[in-house]
Amino acid sequence: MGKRHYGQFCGLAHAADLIGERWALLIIRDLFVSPKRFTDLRRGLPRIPTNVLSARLKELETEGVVERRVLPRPDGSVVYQLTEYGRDLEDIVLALGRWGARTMGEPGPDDIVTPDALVMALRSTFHAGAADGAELRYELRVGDVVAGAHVHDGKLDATTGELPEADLVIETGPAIKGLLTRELTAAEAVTSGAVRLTGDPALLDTFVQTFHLDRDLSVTEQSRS
Amino acid sequence: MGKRHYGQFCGLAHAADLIGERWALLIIRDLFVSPKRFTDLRRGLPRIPTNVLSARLKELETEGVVERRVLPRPDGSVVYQLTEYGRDLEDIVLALGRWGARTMGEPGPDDIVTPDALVMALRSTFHAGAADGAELRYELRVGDVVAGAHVHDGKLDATTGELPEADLVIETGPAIKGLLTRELTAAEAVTSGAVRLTGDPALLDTFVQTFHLDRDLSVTEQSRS
DNA sequence: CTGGATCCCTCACGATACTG
DNA sequence: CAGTATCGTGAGGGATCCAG
Repeated sequence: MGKRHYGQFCGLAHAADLIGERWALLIIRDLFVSPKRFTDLRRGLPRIPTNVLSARLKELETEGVVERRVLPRPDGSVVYQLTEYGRDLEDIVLALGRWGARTMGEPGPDDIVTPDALVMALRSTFHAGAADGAELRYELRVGDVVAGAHVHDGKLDATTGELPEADLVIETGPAIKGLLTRELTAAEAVTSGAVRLTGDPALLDTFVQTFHLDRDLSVTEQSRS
Repeated sequence: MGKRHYGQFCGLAHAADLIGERWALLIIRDLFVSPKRFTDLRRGLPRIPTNVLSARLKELETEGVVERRVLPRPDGSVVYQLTEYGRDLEDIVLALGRWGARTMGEPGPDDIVTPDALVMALRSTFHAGAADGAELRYELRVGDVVAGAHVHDGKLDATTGELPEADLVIETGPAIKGLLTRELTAAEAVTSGAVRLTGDPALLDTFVQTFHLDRDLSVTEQSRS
């Protein structure tokens, strides 16, 4: 069965052949956070039909973007992870996420936030320059979804789940978007009640300096700054 | 008409909602080269059904990625062009094209090369550093598709069609890919007959230094170099 | 329980014809 | 030239089922 194909001898057309099918980019997003089993992927993408997930994983595997690995005994289960070629999409995925976030409206009633999406939001809005030597741990709670950001040595470790030793716990909801775009100042966010803090409230300013979306920055400039 | 929607409050998911539908990315590619009329787009994307092209243009327009402009009288025709928001995809599109090109095989019998694809290939493989002060004009012919590259002041003007005053005319076929990936050296390309030159043959080395694909470079590094 | 495969239905896409 | 109309097909969506 010959796959659907744009029929152009062009890098972009080939890229679209590889990762342009429905759900592929979101599967890749989740695999950037960590290798996952079939069921983990389902949990992060609750609306994907299992046959489509199955098909995408097979396609991405034959294309060399994802690899399937069988865990050692006694578990013997299967995990999917990005290949090196797949990981080379990182800057593109982060940049595309920033681009999309700029026109994202309020969440609809059935829009969800997943832990992996939150981790990627942190990674894509991270500004190495603003971190500036300090070591800080943030726990970010959006609804009941939790992610942790550990900033140290100008680098970021962002992971799903709680971060026990956090210097600041930020509890919020859809207002997270306004915070990261800086349409909402840290002060407003707190006084309006859109954000609840545990820890030193002054650290929220540091947080938005470290994690924010610049409306007018390109791919390159963002990753440089 | 509620559009199909991933249902995740996530920048990447929203980006995929905006430009993830079939053909959208290739329409955008062609509009990066120049504003176009409906029929021009058809010519560059011969396999797109007209109803799909029509639907994509409407969607991209309501999303603010593309704008429809009616030309002044007496012509009165319609052109589509990217909005500023759409143009912000440039680095992403170029990077994605490079990523895809790395695993592109030989062209199949019905794969085509279009002038716009060739222009974007030049833009995505351009290395400002290598241009180094000199002003040079290349005319690139892949099959019967022609594009021109004018390098000056460390910048690139790449356009479709012939470039009358070219310092070097490069005539080739699918071998263009080997040339740009440097799997094929300039010398080999010429002696094997895969490339025919008109002008100073030594300029082909300059060409591949200026235009090539680095197998191991990320988005950021490529645009910096 | 995980890791899918299978079935059925619908709609987006593909091909082509046609119109202002 | 710039699309709209029509219609068939296959990918995607949703639910269920099954093997290890």
